[in-house]
Amino acid sequence: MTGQVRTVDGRVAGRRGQETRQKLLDCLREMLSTSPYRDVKVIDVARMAGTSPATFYQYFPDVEGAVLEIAEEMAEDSGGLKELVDGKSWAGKTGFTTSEELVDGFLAFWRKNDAILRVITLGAAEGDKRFFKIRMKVLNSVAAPLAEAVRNTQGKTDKTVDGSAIAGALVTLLAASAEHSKAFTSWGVKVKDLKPSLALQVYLGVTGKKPPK
Amino acid sequence: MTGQVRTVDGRVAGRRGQETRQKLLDCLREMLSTSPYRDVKVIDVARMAGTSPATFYQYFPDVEGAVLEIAEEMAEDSGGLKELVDGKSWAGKTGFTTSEELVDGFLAFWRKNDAILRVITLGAAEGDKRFFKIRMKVLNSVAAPLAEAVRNTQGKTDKTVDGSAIAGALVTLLAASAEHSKAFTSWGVKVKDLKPSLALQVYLGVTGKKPPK
DNA sequence: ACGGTAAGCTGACGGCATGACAGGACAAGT
DNA sequence: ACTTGTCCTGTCATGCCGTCAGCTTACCGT
Repeated sequence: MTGQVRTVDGRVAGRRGQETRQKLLDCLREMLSTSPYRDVKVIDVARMAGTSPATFYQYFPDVEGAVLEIAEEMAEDSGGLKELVDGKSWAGKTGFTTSEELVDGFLAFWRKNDAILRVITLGAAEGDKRFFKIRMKVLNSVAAPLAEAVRNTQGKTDKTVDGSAIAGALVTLLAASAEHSKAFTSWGVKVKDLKPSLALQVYLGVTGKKPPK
Repeated sequence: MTGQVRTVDGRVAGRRGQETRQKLLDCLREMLSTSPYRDVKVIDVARMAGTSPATFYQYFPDVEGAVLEIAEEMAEDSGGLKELVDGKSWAGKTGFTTSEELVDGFLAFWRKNDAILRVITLGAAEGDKRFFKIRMKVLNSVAAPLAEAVRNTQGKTDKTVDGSAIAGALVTLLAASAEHSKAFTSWGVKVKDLKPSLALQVYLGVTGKKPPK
């Protein structure tokens, strides 16, 4: 299914080769979280991995290519986010718990992968289709089931509600909040206070009502 | 007050120098909107401006330095966004119009400066204080008066409402929506439909009520 | 008009990253 | 030990970075 891992010049990579490749990816991941994207150089990644730049180019066309690889890995991982919404109830107090857990899980995921997601977000904003697609995959893992939840909860009583638009806005909000939580700090909102505030927004968006006391 | 414009080596720039400097900034701005940030090179900017790389380094320490300059200019410009909130009423139908105009004005501003804002957003997310500060200045031009509006509208009846948190979330949402409007398109939400949807969110957030029909 | 002075620009250069290649090291099977 | 295919690196041409010395240009006072 996945097809074998191949080098840039078409050879199939063996055990040792895959190890080196993986080590390069790990080092790149680390570099991304410590240096500005613009300053990440092939030579630094290679040095950190204890190998030479030439080796890097055997497995990846360039830094961007390797970044896409990491991104793809992460996108696979994002499938688990579905469980935060799928099959959950939005009624009454249980509903608010659902909302809190969603916010919590989403923020945790984003924070865990913040370095790579930062680059993906940039690439997507710049109009790069490959990055855009990956970003959509991550967001959709939550946005799709959430839109469904909105339709189930509000769609019956109010036909003018657009589930996709609401879910999209909520997911966009969550992603941006995770990426820029420091901004909230500077507004005097502690990270601890941020979560309930977002949970409230999500609950409001999905149900259209204020949460029960 | 502003202090004269100076070259990197301390000379004060005269008329001709300021022209060249400005031309370099203009070309950089253009480059940013056509190439990925990572690929913007000093030599390209210089070539486009019809000058030599050495000249570039006379006015800016590096690409980032010049970007900060453009960003600062833009941040000055963002002061006008205040008028979208200051002195506006949030009551009844007028309130919803206020919301619509705010969304419209904010999105227009963001779209007009999307290239530079993209870079600022990245820099802020990466933890660069200079970029962070500029981003806050732009966001605060709306967030600060908006928080005030929330307090005036809801704060009297409900002490648990945190105006800063709500205003912050709304502004974060608007910024991210502007930056990633393509994502909404892919969710089947047209740009035309996006605005009313955001206006609704803003109105809800500020007033805590559904808008009048 | 004419020199003096400071601004303005660039050619040239060492240094470093990129990206390609060919050849040597290495592991595994025979 | 020998072969085969994988794996790594030394080396090289190319191109960008960032600096400097030095030349040109504009402005100013006399």
